[in-house]
Amino acid sequence: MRTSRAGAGRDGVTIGKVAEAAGVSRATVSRVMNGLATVDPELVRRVREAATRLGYEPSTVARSLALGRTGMVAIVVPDLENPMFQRVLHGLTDAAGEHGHRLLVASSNENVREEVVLAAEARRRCDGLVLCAPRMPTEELIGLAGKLAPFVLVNRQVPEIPAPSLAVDHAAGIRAIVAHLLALGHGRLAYLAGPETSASNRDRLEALRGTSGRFELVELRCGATFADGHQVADQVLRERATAIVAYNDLVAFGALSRLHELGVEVPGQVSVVGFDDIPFARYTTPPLTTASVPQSELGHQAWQRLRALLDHRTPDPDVHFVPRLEVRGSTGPAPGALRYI
Amino acid sequence: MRTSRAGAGRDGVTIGKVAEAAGVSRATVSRVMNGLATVDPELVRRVREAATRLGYEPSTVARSLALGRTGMVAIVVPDLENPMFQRVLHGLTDAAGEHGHRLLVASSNENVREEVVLAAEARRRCDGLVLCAPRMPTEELIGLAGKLAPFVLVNRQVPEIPAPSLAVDHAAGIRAIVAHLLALGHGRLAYLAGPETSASNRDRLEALRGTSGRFELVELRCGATFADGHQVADQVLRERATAIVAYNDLVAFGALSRLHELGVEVPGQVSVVGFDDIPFARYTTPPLTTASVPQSELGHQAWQRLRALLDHRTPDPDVHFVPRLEVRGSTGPAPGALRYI
DNA sequence: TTGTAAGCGTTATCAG
DNA sequence: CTGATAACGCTTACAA
Repeated sequence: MRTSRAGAGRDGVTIGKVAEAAGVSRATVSRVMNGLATVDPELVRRVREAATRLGYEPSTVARSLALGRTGMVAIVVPDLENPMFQRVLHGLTDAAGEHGHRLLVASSNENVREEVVLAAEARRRCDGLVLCAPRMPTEELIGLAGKLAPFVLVNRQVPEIPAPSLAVDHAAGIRAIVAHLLALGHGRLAYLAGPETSASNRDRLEALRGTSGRFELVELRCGATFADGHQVADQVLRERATAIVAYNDLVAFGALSRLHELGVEVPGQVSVVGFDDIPFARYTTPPLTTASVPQSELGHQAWQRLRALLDHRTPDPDVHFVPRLEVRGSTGPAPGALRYI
Repeated sequence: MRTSRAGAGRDGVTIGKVAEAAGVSRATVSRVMNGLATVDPELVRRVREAATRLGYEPSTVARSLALGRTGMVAIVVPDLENPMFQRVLHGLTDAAGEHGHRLLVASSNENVREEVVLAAEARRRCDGLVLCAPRMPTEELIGLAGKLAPFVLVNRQVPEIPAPSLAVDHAAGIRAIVAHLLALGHGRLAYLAGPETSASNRDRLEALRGTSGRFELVELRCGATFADGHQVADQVLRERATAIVAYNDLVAFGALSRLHELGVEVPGQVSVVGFDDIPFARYTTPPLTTASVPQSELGHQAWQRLRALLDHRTPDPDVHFVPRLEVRGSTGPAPGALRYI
């Protein structure tokens, strides 16, 4: 005997009571509730009446058990505070919501160990998963792929895994940024590096090193937050870099803020570039030049792919979003440099 | 015959298979999986072995049905894009997560009709609800209270409802803001009003009117977003107000941005005050003076209350968070006014 | 068109 | 300490 305090039928009104009240079988109530056409209009009326009178609400849990699906999908993110993930979350919520699916959100707070547990646990409560920039090591991810399917990968690519993947072409973003800075005459760039575990950080760093040769690159270990960027700005000045390429917008904001405190002019003395184009990027002073990533679009597309998987259809091919360089006020000619373009 | 593609046991490994493989009953497997001490160590070993060998994962859905609880709570917000709600969400996720509860998020996108459906639906999937600044009319909310319980109300008070409520003392925040502006010599304030359906907007407006008499109040219909604030800034200038009290930080940012575009000095010519203190408030130029609301704390506290309810304990008493006025750079003496303090 | 009954995968009661 | 067995509330062949 349970407390009857369940997630449904909690008021004790089950399909059985309704059936009884309407003088029909539970099967018929079920049919009516699900709009199955094959029911006598008169019975439909009686069932409807009984249902509303009793305040009947079908138990989603029982339904899920019987149907073998929950109508929920989960998104696993490393950091809910990050505007980047918030937007993906938003896009995904809206898209899935339109198709009657609810969203479970799980944040690992950058903790890799927790992330694998969360992901597995979330998967068991839902029909599918969106893994957003998973921090877990590739090996581990591959090992878990079976357990987690169906899922789609956002912002992380693992060729060994058959899951759809929505990625951002970080390298292209970096190349655009570099081209822009070179055109402005910058010759010494400081890269404020993100978390070492972050795949996107590795991508960006590699791309930078790849395009190097036409400029000096100073790599500064930093992080992914405003505070990180704020803290590292002093080093940039000591290194005499004329332009900052930040791991992401948050870091760029931090640097911007610190430079402002120090009375360093942006872009007069130092140019600053971010990555992501989170909503506030356009509103800083000066507005941030950044590589724009369509985050909520990522959420939408993730849902499309996941839905295809759930429907046993073939998902659209993977996409590589190429960031669009959003040139705003935070970049300008290098001090004392000729402007080439 | 189902597809066996469920949210659990999807690989077909049920408690029964494990029982069979281990040569015990399902009851025993259940006991082992739940750490019930009353099992022979040898059997425990066999069950464990079989479970891992088969890759058994208990079905959360079946569990929920049997137990009458889901281990999930839902949060219903009007706008996922709003940093305010994002932070509450974050606080709630973390707090609930620590107690093994997962979060379902439902966003109504400011649509009242959808909100009531969402809330009811979300409630049926979860053990409890956090209603964040619900937009639905008081009457309707009262009518739904039975269906939705247990739930806690964030940022909305309805005395007729027995649910715990976590509120922000908007009036106190407004009074602090007004006092600050008066001390700076401002005599004509423009209030950029939020959504008419928003209870917090009404509170703020009332408080403003209440403290009025010592200054002229210009009420401008605005909204809750950056764009709204941006758009309405011109009117403020036409109205010759020397200070802006924005419905929230987002609106304040918008106004700030527009003023910046127009070359209007802040706070030299116009002072601007926000409400909420979202993370970016300290990073605008100039940094935004605002009434600071401990948003993620709201999330934590909401969880505390909800948990008490779920455990059939008496929740801590309601709290009224009194916003702390965060004086930053966006406010200054009224142009040509004596500064009184 | 309607009802009967057998699941869905757990947990809990109650004998043994 | 262990194992039948009956819930939990719903869906869906299959039969009538």
